[in-house]
Amino acid sequence: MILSPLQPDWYEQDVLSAAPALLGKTLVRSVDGQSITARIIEVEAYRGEEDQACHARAGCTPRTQVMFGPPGRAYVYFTYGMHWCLNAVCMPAGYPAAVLIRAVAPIDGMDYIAAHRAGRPPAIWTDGPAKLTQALSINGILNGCDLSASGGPLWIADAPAVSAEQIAVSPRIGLGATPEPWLSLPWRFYLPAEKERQRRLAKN
DNA sequence: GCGACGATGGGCT
DNA sequence: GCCCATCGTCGCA
Repeated sequence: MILSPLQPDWYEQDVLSAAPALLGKTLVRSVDGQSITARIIEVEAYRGEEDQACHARAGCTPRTQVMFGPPGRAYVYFTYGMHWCLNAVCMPAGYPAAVLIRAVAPIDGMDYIAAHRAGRPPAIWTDGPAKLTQALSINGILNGCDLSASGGPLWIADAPAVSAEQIAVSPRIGLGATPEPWLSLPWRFYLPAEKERQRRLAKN
């Protein structure tokens, strides 16, 4: 299968259309001479300084400046004292917006993933935003990385579009005391069939 | 099966 | 000094 990267102009679109469009695309991690691939199955949209759930609500700071930069870059942040999360920056430079990658389904590189999620069952290898970064060794070093560079350490490959009826929406997860209306905006997009598959896998 | 909570440290007021 | 875009473990049903 030929993998071709989504180009920077693809990421210029509104984050609310880019987020569901990233479902089904392939995340590619090149590390230690190997290539690990996984299908994106759950995402969330974060958009603008007015979005009280978005890190950019505090304005452009050293931490958030990548989100204000050109589209198609990785915004990788550290949280809860121990976890890294991966986002794809969207919309034109100057406007802060990003898609949080919340879950993926491993395609290739099982050995690498297994080694980095040692002792845990396959069903929970990559079913959370900080679990997938553990599995693929994604950390702050990759902040700002060009996701359109197929020769780079981390990029996203195009894949056939997922049909609308396979996509479900819900409010975003883990927003704590975020005020309305942002707390309840249906800006989480996922593939219920893939989530169900992971759930079934966990039972065996 | 599910709810509560501790770990752990950077970012921002 | 408080707040986290989380995870894993524990206790209890």
